[in-house]
Amino acid sequence: MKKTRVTIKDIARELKISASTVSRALQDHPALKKETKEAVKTLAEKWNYRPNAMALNLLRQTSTTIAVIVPDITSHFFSAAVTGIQDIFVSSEYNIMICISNESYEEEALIIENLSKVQIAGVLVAPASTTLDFDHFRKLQKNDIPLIIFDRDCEGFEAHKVLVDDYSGAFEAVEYLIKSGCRKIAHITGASNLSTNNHRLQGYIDALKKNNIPILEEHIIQASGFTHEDGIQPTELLLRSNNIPDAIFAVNDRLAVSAMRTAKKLKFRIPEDIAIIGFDDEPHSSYFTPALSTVWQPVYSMGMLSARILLHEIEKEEESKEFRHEVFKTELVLRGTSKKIQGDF
Amino acid sequence: MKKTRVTIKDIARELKISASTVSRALQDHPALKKETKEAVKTLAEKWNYRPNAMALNLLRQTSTTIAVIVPDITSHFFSAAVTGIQDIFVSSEYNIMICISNESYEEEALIIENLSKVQIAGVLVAPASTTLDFDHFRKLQKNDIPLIIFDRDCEGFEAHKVLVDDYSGAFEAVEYLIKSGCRKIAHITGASNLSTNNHRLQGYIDALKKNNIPILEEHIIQASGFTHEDGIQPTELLLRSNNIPDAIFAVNDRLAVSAMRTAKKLKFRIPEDIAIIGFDDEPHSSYFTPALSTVWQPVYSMGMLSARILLHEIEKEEESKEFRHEVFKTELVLRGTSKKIQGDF
DNA sequence: AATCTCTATGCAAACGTTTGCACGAATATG
DNA sequence: CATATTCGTGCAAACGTTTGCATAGAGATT
Repeated sequence: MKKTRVTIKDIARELKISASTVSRALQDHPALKKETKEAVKTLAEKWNYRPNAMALNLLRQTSTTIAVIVPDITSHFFSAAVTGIQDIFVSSEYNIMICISNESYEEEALIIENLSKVQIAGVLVAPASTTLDFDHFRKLQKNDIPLIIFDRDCEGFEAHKVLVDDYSGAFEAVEYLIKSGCRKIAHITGASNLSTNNHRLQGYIDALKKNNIPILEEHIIQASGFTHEDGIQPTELLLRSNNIPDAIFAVNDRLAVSAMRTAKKLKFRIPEDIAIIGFDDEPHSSYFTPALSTVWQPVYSMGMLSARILLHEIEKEEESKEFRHEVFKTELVLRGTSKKIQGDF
Repeated sequence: MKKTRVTIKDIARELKISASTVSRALQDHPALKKETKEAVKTLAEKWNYRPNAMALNLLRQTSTTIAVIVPDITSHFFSAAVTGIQDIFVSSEYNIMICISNESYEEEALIIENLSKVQIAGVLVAPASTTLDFDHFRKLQKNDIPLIIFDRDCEGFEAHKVLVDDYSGAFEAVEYLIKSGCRKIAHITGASNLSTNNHRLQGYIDALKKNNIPILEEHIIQASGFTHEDGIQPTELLLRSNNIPDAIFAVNDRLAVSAMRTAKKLKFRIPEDIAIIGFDDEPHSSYFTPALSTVWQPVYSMGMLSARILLHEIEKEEESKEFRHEVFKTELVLRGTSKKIQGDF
């Protein structure tokens, strides 16, 4: 089964020289005479010699593996972020290892526990929605493994962070709904311990406050998950209540799409009877009828920046205690599920 | 910066015993007396000792890293397949490394070239659409690195393969369109060297043949890519021709969705004027209006099976020359973009 | 008292690579 | 001709771990 690879020793034996000479020849060491170098290089090429990364890493006490921990990769959000990360590391000597936590704190902690057995150079993590405790992250920091938190903030935990300005994104979206004439704006929110959800909720609340619109508890409904199915029940609740809203701001596109279909089913006209704005701008969101208005996030860039920061952390020499904190701006994308602002033209 | 980890030697020094004894104590070697074992284990626990995977792999001449090469992870298809793969390996000692080829043969070959520097235990690959040459895969096989090809077949290249019965999936879909009364069925296909596309095309052709419907070249249009945008032009071409089809079978959901929107824009009624069937059954496909009829593929299971076969290949002892060839069945999912079969009730 | 058998532990080699130091030979300088 | 310098190469250690073999000490048998 196992055919062993060509090693430096094999080349040395064949050429009747020492392993050190082979090693130096391959590195173009100036002290060697060129005939030796050439002989070595020719044979190395012919035998398809590849240095053993494990031996090197052992010697150097380093690793070239980066771990990326995400809650899920089937959502466009994280798969695009991972693509951004990958696109940075692909041209480096590092390899990325993707780990999926399935939005579970336990799995996330287990992943980190397993990672500590393997040598890793650094970790990028978008915490699971059920992660409330950060000791597993602290353990990494204590072992001097650079850690970058992205997308989802861990409040009260210090680390390098790359986030999106969810608050402003939500604020802008809700304020737009108000300007377009909506007065009873509901919000479908998600898991309450996720910073992204909370910031969007706060943006929603503050936009209403600023415009002197009362905040109604009955108009803030929490969906039980992130998928399409999870949007049906909250929407039905809203549209069958005795205080029917005239707009829904959903915490993500999937829930917004689901709200849209549910509203249609209940014979609401969109956006006349009920306007809808989502969050994420997934690639297919513009293909619904009407096309979904939503808040775009620079996911790919966020992935790239996170990766760049990690790379810098791994390679920097000086010890520094300062943590970077980067926040990306969102963009409101207006399409068919929101009304136009009156008299804007 | 670098705080070195606790090693077996550190423990040995502290306890004034040899490294071998520590190693044996941690493995519960029967020759050691229990006081020694306990002392070692207690200290190892206290100091949070973790074996150095690199040293072990170097010693054993093995690796616990599996590479997964996919053309793209932002599509639901591959992200779901990768999730299936991950779910198998997560409970094993292996870690997976995700590599993205961006549908490019060059990048794919480069990835394999880079992988050969790192020690890897095995490779799972869904070849890029531009991959016509398989020498990079052969190189892996020559080095005894187990290789599994999934989703996309490489005709003329022998390896373990886990595929989907695209032919039957397409055949069924087209035959359904015929049974529901369509007679002028067009097909939007994709890159012509992709086995999946070709098998779907062949399924389309054979379904027409079987039902004595002439195959019109003008009704087979190749989209230039896989994204939504790539579906617009082919659809316009079809619907503005002087031989307008009454159904479109698209090679994937994205193109189908795009065809749907384009048809709507041109005032066609769906499915009365033009029926549409896609391929993939992406999670949001049922949320369009009308909901998209499509062909479901067991992607997640395909990922899992591929991973299981690889695991078996890596761990098996005996050399065997036989390649496994697994084919999954698809399922036709009928929703709003296709007509009902007359008199079926 | 001499030999034998356990028991518990240590030694050293091995995995593949790099690199500081040393060394022999050839060449240059006095 | 003796010494110094340069050139090309090899030795050995190091990284962390495992494991076959050796061995020291204790107790048992003759």
